[in-house]
Amino acid sequence: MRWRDLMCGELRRQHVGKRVALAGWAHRRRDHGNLVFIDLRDRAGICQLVVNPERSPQAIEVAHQVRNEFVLRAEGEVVARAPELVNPNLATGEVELQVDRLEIVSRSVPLPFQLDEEGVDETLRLRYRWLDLRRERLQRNMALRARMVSTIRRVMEEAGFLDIQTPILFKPTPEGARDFIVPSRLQPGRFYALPQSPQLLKQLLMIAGFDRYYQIAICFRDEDLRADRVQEITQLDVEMAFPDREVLFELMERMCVEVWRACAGVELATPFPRLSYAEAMRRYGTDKPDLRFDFVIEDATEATRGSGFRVLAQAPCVRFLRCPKVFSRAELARLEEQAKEWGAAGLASLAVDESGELRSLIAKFLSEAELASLRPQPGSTLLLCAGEEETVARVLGNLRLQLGRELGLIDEEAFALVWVTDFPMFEWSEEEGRWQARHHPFTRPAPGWEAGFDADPGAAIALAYDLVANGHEIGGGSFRIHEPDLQERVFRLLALPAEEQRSKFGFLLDALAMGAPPHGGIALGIDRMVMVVAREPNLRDTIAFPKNQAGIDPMSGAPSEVPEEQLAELGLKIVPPRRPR
RNA sequence: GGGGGCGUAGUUCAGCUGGUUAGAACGCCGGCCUGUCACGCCGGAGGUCGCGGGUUCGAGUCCCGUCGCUCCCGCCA
Repeated sequence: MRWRDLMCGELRRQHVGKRVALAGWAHRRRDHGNLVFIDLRDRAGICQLVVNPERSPQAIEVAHQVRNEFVLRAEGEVVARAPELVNPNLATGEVELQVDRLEIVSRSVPLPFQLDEEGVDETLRLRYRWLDLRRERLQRNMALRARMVSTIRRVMEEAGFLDIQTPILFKPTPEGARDFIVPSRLQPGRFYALPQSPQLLKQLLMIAGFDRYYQIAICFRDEDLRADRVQEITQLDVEMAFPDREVLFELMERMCVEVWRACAGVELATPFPRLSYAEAMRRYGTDKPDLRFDFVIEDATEATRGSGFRVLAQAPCVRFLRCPKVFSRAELARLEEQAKEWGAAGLASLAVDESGELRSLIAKFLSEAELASLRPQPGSTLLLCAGEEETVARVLGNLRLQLGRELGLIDEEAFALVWVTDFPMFEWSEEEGRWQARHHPFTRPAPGWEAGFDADPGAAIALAYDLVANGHEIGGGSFRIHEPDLQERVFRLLALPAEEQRSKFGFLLDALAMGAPPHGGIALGIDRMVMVVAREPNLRDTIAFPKNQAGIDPMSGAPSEVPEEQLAELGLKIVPPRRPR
């Protein structure tokens, strides 16, 4: 039997007069007692079935029994709707199917939630994900994701990159996120780790001579979750030998152009703007600036140096946001409260109302010249934050985003992609009392820093970069170290003992010693890209079967306990969990 | 590990300073309806107010504890 001749959502004028079979889900039923309308839905869309007792007594009998989400098959004739009956909200709205025969293929119990209802509890949605996925929004997200992956593959293939798969069961890595650990029956007491990234493997592929590699790789991180963070992420992993940063950037830009064109119908302008890490921190207070709105942090450290207001005068850093609004006292209090939560000691303000009158508690501590250098304008408020540079950047960066939203400064339709370059190579870990690689320990120093990075680790710049879209980090990469001696110097700086270097990375060091070409690459987070392109606030809705914030899949109940025998086979025993620190 | 928010019919929510029988919409069940498209109209069923304890004559409401979800900080090279 032929189930269907075309998709419900594909029904158009050109089919008028044809006899067709359609199959799909009963989206909605409007039962007029005699005449019954059924909206039949499939992946392509919705079309209206008209069941008329005069045309088919069989069909009307069945139609009365139909309920939401039953699976139906209908045979009939496609007819044009009279002009006044056209539904302009439906792609298929000019036509409908006059049903001659209707079958209930499959029934449904009443649903735990309605598909057209927003705001349904996420646990419930995840528990019945197969229903949730029938929603138009999720159908669209999944289709968008598929289109994105296919576009990515096409661009990478056309650029001569080879898709090579790397193992899912690999080796724990000491730096970086917590590993997911997998016990081994063949080697009891020993564990694989799921890869946080194919980092080392792709470097080995470069050494192996596959000078242009890519992979759509699943990566795992056992860290706490967020709206934009999940445990298993899908990324486009790219590596090239004899790399040229301009070539890599140009390729990634071309790919984004293709992806945005295919998935959002938007033409991105290239080249993407570039910001150094230092500049991003200074002007936007973050290393993932949202450039959809032009609202930058300005500096007042020098301008307030001589101020009689000691908090400002003595702070190592004073910066401010020039807000296009005269805030009320209550609003200022709320903003200061907010700023304190982000770590500020306080938030000073300098408002100038429409008539040009200054309203500020700090104005009297500033000289005419100092005040003038801040260039306060009527109808605006300067919000000043003083303190350590890092704190000031964080506070004003967060404040910038919040005010951008509240004051409607953000162009929600826009896509703003930007490269952030020249990241610091290391950061000091107070906790561990040692330097840590900011990107990863295989990242090479920027040109000029090869000789001296270990003399001044805090200042050393890495040849590392991120790609940021609308304030989300959608990708990051670096050029790698291909010289064994350089790699050992980095390990030494990171205080990684020689034995540990051998046991963890011996194979990499061996490989670097056997003709390693210069190489570098990047990884783009596909889930995040879908999130940005689809304007989804939650990463989970770009994924077909996501886990919740506790890492639980409410549908299957994973992760679950395993039987004693299975544990015994692995040489494992469960003891009460001990939370580190 | 820490902080904020939420938890009341199947679902989304309302429920005031504690006070009669805990409501609405949608969904569900029954009836009517031949041009609807979020169809309409009439009727009905449906509740461990997350759980435990406490205060009180009386708790959905106040207090304590606990569990779950969610957002954020830490963490995420």
